[in-house]
Amino acid sequence: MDCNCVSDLLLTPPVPALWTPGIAFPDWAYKPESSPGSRQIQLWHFILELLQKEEYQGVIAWQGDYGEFVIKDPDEVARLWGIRKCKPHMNYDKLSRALRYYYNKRILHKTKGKRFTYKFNFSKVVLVNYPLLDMASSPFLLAQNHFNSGSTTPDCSPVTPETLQSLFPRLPESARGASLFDRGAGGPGPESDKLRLDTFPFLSTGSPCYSKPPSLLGPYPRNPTFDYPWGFNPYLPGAFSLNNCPKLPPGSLYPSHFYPNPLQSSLSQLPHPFSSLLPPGDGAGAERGGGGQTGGSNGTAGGQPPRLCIPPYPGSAPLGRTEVGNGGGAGAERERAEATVPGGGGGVGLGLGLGLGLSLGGVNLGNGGGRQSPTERRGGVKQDPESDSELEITDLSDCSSENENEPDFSVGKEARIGSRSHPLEAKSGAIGGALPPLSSLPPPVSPHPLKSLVPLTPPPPSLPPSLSPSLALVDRHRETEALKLSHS
DNA sequence: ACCGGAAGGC
DNA sequence: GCCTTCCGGT
Repeated sequence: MDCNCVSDLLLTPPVPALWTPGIAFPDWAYKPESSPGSRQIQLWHFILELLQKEEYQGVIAWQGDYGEFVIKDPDEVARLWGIRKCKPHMNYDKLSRALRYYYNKRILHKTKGKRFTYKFNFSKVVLVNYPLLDMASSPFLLAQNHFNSGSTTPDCSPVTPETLQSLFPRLPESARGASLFDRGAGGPGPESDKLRLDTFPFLSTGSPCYSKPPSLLGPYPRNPTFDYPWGFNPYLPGAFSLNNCPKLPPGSLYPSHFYPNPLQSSLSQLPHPFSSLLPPGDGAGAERGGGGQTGGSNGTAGGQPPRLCIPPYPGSAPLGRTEVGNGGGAGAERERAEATVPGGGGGVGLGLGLGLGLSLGGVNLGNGGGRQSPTERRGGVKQDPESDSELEITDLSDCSSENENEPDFSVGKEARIGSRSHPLEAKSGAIGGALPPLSSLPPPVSPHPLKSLVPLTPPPPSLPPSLSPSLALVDRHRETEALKLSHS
């Protein structure tokens, strides 16, 4: 059996080159090519990916402590993971085993006492992916541990905004929506990828995303003003180099052929395709957070895109997601947005709402009186009965014979799906209609359009000795790029 | 639900 | 190396 779920498609993106984006991760997010089973997304990447996408908030969402997330619908997450990995028999038991596997690696740990709740150890994650950032040797990073009070283990020291703030008093704002990397001049390959520090949500405390001290921000902010390092904005050109071709449609968790029209769909999800290029001040981010944690308004007010990523606070969490079930299209999305953001408000607006991807925000919609989520059936942690993800990948044909022989996966699935309201169709319809014409997009402005659109960021004002050397490289590169830009 | 050992696949 | 699968134990 050979599973075409992802790998084959990865190699042959069925979309135009212009549509660079791929799934939420660049090369480094996948296993090194040298390793067996290469180019496969790792579970924690996948988890982050889900967490990044609004349409999956009913399934998994940031909640509680910083970096903490709760799997609201374990079965669904497992199912999605199974689809991704072409493992029809995947279930939460197995998935959780895989998650446990991360304990030792300290990428993840369990939040005890909270069902289906885990917590990322961001410092480890960053460390693993960005060796250039010598965090381990940085006393700054290891010293501070504001978010780990309580349940966490001593060895878990997530990189907190404060921490990064101490390192980079004010990171540039231009990073919003920027790609994670500037492709190094040294040629292709992960080694030449230079980390864009400014793209770290949890690192970019100087960004307008935070208007109050991170310590008051509470949970990991789902804020579109920045992109998650792993889920860096695939919509933005430059997110990938040309030879670092995206594998999957932006925002999609599955091979692009699962979707009717990836390009259209994905573009339609962009509140503002190039918002990252907007002047720093225009986001609602600057005043974000004033509302406190009890349900202030969010950035949608000022005509901001509905996308919000701010995770609900534990207490007020599921607010707003209850409405999701019925609506359709952008309207519903907006509704949800307005209802959801508990506290922070503001900064939500801009930033490519990436992540929505194909999903088409509409995805959730149209529950069509359909099925109950597994969690609901189980009476699990799910707090919002109608919020489960409706993004159904029905086409498992590529998942090899293994899947074809799996009634519990294809047949059962389809039966399940049948009771739903064909989200995909709904998508192409409703969302496609809202789609901005390509012609309305800003034209390329330089010989290398992709790169030219990547906002460049000035070097951090000061750096601790332990970080200086490696970052200096990045900075030099940026300066060079900046020069090029200014001349063009 | 959650844990972690063990074996095995890729 | 990173799971997936299975499983006995708590």
